[in-house]
Amino acid sequence: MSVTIKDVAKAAGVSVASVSRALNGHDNVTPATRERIMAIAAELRYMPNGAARSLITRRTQTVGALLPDLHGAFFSELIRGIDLAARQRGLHLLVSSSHGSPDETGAALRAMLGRVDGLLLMSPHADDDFLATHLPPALPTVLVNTWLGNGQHSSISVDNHGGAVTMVEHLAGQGYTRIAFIGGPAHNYEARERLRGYREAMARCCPGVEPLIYAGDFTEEAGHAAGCLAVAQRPQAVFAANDMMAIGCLAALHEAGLRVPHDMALAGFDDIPMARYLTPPLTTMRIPIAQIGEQALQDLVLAIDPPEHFATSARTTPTELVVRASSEAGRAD
Amino acid sequence: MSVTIKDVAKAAGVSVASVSRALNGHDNVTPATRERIMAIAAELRYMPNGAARSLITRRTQTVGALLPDLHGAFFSELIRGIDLAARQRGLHLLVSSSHGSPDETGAALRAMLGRVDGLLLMSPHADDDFLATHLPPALPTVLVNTWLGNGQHSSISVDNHGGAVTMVEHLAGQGYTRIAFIGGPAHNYEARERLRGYREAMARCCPGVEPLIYAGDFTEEAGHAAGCLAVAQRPQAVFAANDMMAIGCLAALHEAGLRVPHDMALAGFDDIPMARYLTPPLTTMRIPIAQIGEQALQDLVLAIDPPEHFATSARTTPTELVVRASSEAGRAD
DNA sequence: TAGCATTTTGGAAACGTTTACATTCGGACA
DNA sequence: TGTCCGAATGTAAACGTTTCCAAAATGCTA
Repeated sequence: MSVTIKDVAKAAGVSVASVSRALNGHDNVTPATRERIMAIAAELRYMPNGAARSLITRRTQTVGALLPDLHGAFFSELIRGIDLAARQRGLHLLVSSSHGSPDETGAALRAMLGRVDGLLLMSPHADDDFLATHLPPALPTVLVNTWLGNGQHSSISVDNHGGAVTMVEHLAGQGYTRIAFIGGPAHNYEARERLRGYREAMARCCPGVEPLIYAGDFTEEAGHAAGCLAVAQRPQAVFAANDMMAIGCLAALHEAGLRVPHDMALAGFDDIPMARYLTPPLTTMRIPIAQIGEQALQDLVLAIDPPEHFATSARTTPTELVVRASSEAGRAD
Repeated sequence: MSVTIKDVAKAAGVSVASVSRALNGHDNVTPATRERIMAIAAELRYMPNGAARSLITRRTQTVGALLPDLHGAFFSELIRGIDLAARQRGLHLLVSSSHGSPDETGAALRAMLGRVDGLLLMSPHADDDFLATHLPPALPTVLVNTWLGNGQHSSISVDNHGGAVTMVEHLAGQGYTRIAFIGGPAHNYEARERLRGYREAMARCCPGVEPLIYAGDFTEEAGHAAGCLAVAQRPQAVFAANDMMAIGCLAALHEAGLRVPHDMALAGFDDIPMARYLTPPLTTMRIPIAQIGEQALQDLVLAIDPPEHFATSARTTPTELVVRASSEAGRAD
């Protein structure tokens, strides 16, 4: 079959122990034999078997990333950030998406056991119960965008609430007061946080103005539907809980002959690549996704090899307001 | 440390063999003992060690994907397609990017040995030499977007040449004859194929018209620079080798006050998500990326478990012309 | 040259599974 | 009641490494 360390040992006329030592750069082996072994190994195209190696060393040099989905720019960026940081440390990346039931997610998680040194977990099912049931206690884990109170695991997530507050403040600062909001899926934690920020900031920045909330689900279609409602109700500005809905809304406004921002301002959330190419370019909150991925991996590495006084971290990453033409100060109605 | 099969065996008062049989659903075990074992295993939260298991079974239930990079919509979609098909078959995905030297790529490849059942390889370095040196002969491999003549491995790639031909034919059909081309990086195989298609189609569809080629490198900036040249030279249409350059070009045309397509038509290649949201929406060639990923994985599965009469496949996936406003028939100069 | 310290090498255990083979255990049948 | 048979279970080898420990080889000093 495949060439093993035994084959190399036999060909070199030494024991497997010596081959192992030579190949792993230990110093207790004569330069002469080391060279001979290296030469033979190269000639035979010997490549060590990862499974066997990690079985004995209890290290896989691999981290797992369990994500709810792989669709869209968000996960793409996240994976890129994770991969970037992993490569720098010589780690590999075992990804798995599991947009299914908690059980399915648990199965995916279980299958990673013994193949990864640690886990980056981002899952809508990842509550205390789930983790207690499916997560092996010995597996270092970092929770991404998944809130959890107990300091059991490190976690890192986006400051959705703060970002929404900032955006409302910005719009209010531009002179808009009747600001509508297009919400995300009700069960989505991030969507709820953004809504909460909107509500809070409205109460503070635009006192006396009744919050105006359109239901949505993060899709372009939902944004379009909300946009049609906005055309009828004429808020001064619309703040969509994500950019895709802002895009849908923008289309609806254009169809109705409204000019943005002159007739109605518009803002989104996420700063997807498309945002700056829209007409007009979209004001939005930028999420440093790749950076979050990098930080998550760094925290995971820390959890895998805990230093002297290790404590889990709980980060919330700030978002950045990106002002573009869609929220320029317009005519105050 | 972690709970092993031995712990379960001891707790259940049986041998490890019985535990293994019970857990793997073999039929030669009494329902009574099976149940007892299952219960104890659940109680102890036993989860089999993947490394140990794959060492003995010689199966990892994992495929590797070695990509040049993880940046951008292309790889995101590709990974999604691969993951989709992998999940359907209960396979996991070990991804690795290696936008570095051939040696680095080789090292990444080597590290996958023993951890994957097969490999999806997409690398600019993947020529015959490279494969002979770094690829273990026993590792089933599918080459993605990487041309290779010998039928050693299955391969799947995009019909870049055909796509470019189709686009030129479309533009010519719209009445444009002086069609310029913005090329990609000279060393890039896909870019070269698209250029070749442009040249060939121009000779056939627009005889007598000298091909007009602007240098580019697939970036928006390069597209902008080329667009500035186009403003001066006034071809009737510009065909960019990818959408990002088309976007840059579009910006340059707008800055110069040119209307698209009235003053100059524009087309791209790739159909990135952004393309349909531009003003005007961009005509482009759609690449079924996710589908390619799925197909690649399916071919890999075939190579891993070869049926009776297995032969490597060499697919080229057709691209699809997506006509939008940027290439509408304009005024013939 | 003998004795000792040190370096280099080899033998074998260990990692956690699966599985071929041997063993035991019931029970049916003569 | 003894024999035989099939099913259930246990024993141990195997997978390919790394590493502990013992053994051998080497160099040095007396």
